[in-house]
Amino acid sequence: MPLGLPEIGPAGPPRERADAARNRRKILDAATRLFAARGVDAVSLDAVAAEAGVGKGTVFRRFGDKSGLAAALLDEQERRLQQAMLFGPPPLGPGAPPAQRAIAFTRAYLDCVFDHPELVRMSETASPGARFRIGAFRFWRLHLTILLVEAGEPAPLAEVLAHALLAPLAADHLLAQLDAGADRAAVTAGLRRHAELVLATRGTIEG
Amino acid sequence: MPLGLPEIGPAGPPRERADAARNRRKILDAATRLFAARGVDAVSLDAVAAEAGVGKGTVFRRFGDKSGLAAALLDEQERRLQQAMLFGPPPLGPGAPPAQRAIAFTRAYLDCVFDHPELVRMSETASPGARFRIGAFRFWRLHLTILLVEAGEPAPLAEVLAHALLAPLAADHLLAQLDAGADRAAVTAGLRRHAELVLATRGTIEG
DNA sequence: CTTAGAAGTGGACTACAGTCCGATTGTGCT
DNA sequence: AGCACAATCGGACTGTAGTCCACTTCTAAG
Repeated sequence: MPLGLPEIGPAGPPRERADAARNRRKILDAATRLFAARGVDAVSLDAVAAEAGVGKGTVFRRFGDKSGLAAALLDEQERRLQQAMLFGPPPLGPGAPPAQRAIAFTRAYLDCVFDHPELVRMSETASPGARFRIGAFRFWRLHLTILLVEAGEPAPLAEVLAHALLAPLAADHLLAQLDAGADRAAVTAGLRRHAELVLATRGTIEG
Repeated sequence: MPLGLPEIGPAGPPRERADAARNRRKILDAATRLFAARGVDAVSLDAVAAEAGVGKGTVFRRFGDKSGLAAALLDEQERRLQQAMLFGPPPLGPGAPPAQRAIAFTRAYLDCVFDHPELVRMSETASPGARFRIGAFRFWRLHLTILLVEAGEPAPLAEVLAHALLAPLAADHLLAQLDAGADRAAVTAGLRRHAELVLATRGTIEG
């Protein structure tokens, strides 16, 4: 391999420069280390930049803001869930009735959030509206909207119901309930019931 | 009236000093003025303090943080809704079946939020978890939990479902949908449907 | 290898939320 | 009216998110 191979990505825009890629890794590694050591909320982006040995401007150039950094750290997990929804086995993937798929999604998503609740919260609450600007959120919302329409819901209502299904899955809500004394199992059960209620009749009547 | 009358409040703790009360009014008035003039998001608490002619420390002493100031401005409206829920006519007040009351509440609450969405958002998103620390939120949640239990939901599920009913009513969610092109009527209709689905069968089967 | 210009860098800078404490001002009592 | 004390005031101070731009480094083409 005499030179850097062309390595055409997925029809990529220009391509990332080598030093930029190196810095990105350094930043992500540093963030992971610090979050593990001190807790997500106690780490400033100055500290991440220092630990990574890069300037603060570099962190912001790469990730935009705190929310972007958190989203990047969660990226792999999200991709896995997206793959499972699009190509995996039922009931999460194609094949099951839409209502079942939607219920399975809420469960799978909830498990993801419970894996790193503070990190997800940071990605969602870094600034007002941050949650809705993240690419992944649009994906979840679109997916649920489609399933609701397939299940017979009129399109305009389906959009709002998709939002309503996602709203209580926000990390901020989940953590608030845990802080209030609820345990994870109770929250999971309650949210499963919520999804069933929203999708109930339809799943069996129209499915 | 030779001296300040005793004026025993509702079995009050010590009582508020005269200058403190005066400053509180000045701050609330200044905030109202600035929010109206420049928009909620463009006003800093420094600016509020300056406009009110008091020091910054005074603003924080009185209201704790941004969220507290917003909550104070919304206070009157919230009290009115609380009164209507506890003592007003059905379906919001006592008398109607619990499911009907809960549905009526989501509608009434939504109207309140739509009156000052940015202000409500500020009170809810000033810091992570701010929404759940506000006294009013606990009231709404408790109210819905009670109604759900009356409607036959087991208590542990009712707690989580109450959260799930409130979650999509967060100002941040509503504004995100408006920004995404939805109109207020569509969101209202969708959230009404959501409430009906969560409360549906129960209202008629068990009510 | 050289070179031109795009892409990336880093740290000084701004603005804002929230804290702290010495100075000030009401309040209740005599 | 005068006093002692506690509540309140206000602005200087700290720490953080996010911006900006003069400077450096990489890449690709000749």
